[in-house]
Amino acid sequence: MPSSKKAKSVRAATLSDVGREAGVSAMAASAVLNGARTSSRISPETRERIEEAALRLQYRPNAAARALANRRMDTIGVATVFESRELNPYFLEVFNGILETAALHEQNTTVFDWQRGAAKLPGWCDGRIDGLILIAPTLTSEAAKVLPGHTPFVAIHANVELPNVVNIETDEERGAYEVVRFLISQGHKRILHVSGVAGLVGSDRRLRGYKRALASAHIGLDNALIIPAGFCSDDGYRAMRSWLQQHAGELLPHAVFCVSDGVATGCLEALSEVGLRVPDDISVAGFDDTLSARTTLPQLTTVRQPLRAMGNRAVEVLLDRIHRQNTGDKQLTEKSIVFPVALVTRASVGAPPAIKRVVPSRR
Amino acid sequence: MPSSKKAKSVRAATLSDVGREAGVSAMAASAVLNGARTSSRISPETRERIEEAALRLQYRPNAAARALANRRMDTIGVATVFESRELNPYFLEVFNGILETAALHEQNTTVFDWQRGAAKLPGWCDGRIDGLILIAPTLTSEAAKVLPGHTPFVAIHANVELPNVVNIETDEERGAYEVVRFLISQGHKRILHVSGVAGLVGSDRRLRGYKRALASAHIGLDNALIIPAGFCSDDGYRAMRSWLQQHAGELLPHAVFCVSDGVATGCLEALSEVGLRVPDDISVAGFDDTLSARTTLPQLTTVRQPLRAMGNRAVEVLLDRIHRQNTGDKQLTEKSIVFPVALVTRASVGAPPAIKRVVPSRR
DNA sequence: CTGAAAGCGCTTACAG
DNA sequence: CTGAAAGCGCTTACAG
Repeated sequence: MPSSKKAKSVRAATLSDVGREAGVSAMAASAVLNGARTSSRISPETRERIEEAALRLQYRPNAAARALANRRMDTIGVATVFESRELNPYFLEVFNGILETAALHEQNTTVFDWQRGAAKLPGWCDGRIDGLILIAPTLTSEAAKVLPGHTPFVAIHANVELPNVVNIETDEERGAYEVVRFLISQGHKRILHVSGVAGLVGSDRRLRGYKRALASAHIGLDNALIIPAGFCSDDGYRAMRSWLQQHAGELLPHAVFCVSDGVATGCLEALSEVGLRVPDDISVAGFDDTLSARTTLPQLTTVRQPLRAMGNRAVEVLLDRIHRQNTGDKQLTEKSIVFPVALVTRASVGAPPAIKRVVPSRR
Repeated sequence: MPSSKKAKSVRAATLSDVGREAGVSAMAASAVLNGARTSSRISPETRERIEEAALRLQYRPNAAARALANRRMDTIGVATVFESRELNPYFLEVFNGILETAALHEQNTTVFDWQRGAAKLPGWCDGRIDGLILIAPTLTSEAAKVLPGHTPFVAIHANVELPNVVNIETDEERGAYEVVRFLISQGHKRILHVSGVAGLVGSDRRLRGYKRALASAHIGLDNALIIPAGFCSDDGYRAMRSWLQQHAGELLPHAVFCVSDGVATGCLEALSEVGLRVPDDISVAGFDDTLSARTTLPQLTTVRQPLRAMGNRAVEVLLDRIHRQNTGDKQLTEKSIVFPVALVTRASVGAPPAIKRVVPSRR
């Protein structure tokens, strides 16, 4: 038996096939099956015949051909650093919002892992996506200038101002202010702040909120109570542990305000290691309200950002920009959209204990 | 000033543009810039001229045109139920592996949220993707039959056998067996199992491993110690709490083996609520080793699945299938690929306490 | 109301 | 070693 090299694979039906089957032209089929405004021009009978033929042949419009003709892929890109040192539940929630709204508008969503700076970014803007959402990019202003001009961008939590890019962000300073005010309202005065990477907008704003809250309650700022760390639980663990070691015998803070839930998780671990109980001996608060804020024990008092809604909005804004670009109206209506945050109180914050000193750490 | 309706947008350079700039034909440019095997046919000088021209014009191949000509999108799809009741860190790790390998092969990755059964699936197979990875699909055998025949599929942790679909899974029974054997080796005998949804392959296999481990240690099976729950932390919390309420005054189990880390997290919460300490009063083990296994306190003893590697492999297998399909060789070489699992011991498991009874719950 | 033509930007045979 | 032609499947003007 001769093996035919060209195995006649079941070719998908095209508009011509449908047209032939229905006894009309391919354009008529196009108008009925894919056309938006021109579809009214086909008579009801013809229309029905075409629809039946399409059904019979299982016609599906070919995405590539349509994209080529329309100069539009109906696809948005999402770029993020997918894993720095920890998998990032923050992404999960933002992305969920993005997918939701994209599906609503019948847009595909393709994801890029943006591990090494902006280098690969221009390559993604070759027509395979109509626009790009940058999730929490940490770009230098320098790198931002390299963003291709023909592709619309939207950023979420960008750390620098990007020219011609809408940034969707949250009022982090207010969030930090409120959670620290809450700690103060519970009677805490000596409040340690485990901070993020200095220079990043996220860290700086949260630090500012912390300082403003102390000032508003007339609590003097003690720089020794601010320790730079990072955003991961490791960072929190290490920062807390070494602080405890270095301050053995001294007064324990009443509470710890951590720059992120991940950091707070690490703090809890370090505190538990030296036998300190949360919130009985010391209170802990986080920021972000990610998954881990609810899997710690006690669960974390933290600041919630409407990440899903921000994802929704990012898509809306991006699609709007894509549409405007096509109509030649490239003007940016707004540079930044700020979402509110909300204090979430859970069991990790209690009343301050009587005087408590740092016990020498076990190792 | 007359507003020109057709704003002359900066059209991206095409192969013709590059060809003209370099004084050659578009095909020559194609051969040099995009061609794989035919590129050798161009003389070095011409090649250089073309490459310079491309650089000067910032030429980028148009993805849609290429896809149309090649009948290949260079894009793989990933479908999953993105959020059932909890955001799913399991996805994060699998997806990371998928992105990694896809990028390696210069494939795009587009994500579909598969909320409502298989209904929308055929629509995604219209040429916009070359193949599809189903992550943890819960399909009926019935629905599986509707999978379009022209698109290659790969599943990860599928719950039913899908015709003509490779399934990438783990040896969950062995994982459960090993973690329960470990509990036994630590001296635990009365081991509660908080199980998942009955009938799902994942639950059933883990339950089977639990039973087999007990049997192998000659511990009689007590069906009262198996409680059906689900996979979320809520499920675990509720299951554990009501068990404690219903068995107030009775013997406390030595240990709890939970069907997932999420469930284990909920258990920890319920146990802590009634003042039971883990692992001093009771030990707890999970399954999956997701993010939350490390954010609980104490951290969870659990079973690790190589999710990232499974994501890597899923892409490899899918690309292979896509390639084979194009060459007409559609035969499935293997139906299932089973990855090993590994016991991960952490602080949530200790030695069993002296006799301990369930105290009446607080409410 | 309907169809023939041209074009989107790329490839793959086929000639030279 | 290089180019003219035809085609991938769809659209959008343009004729009738």
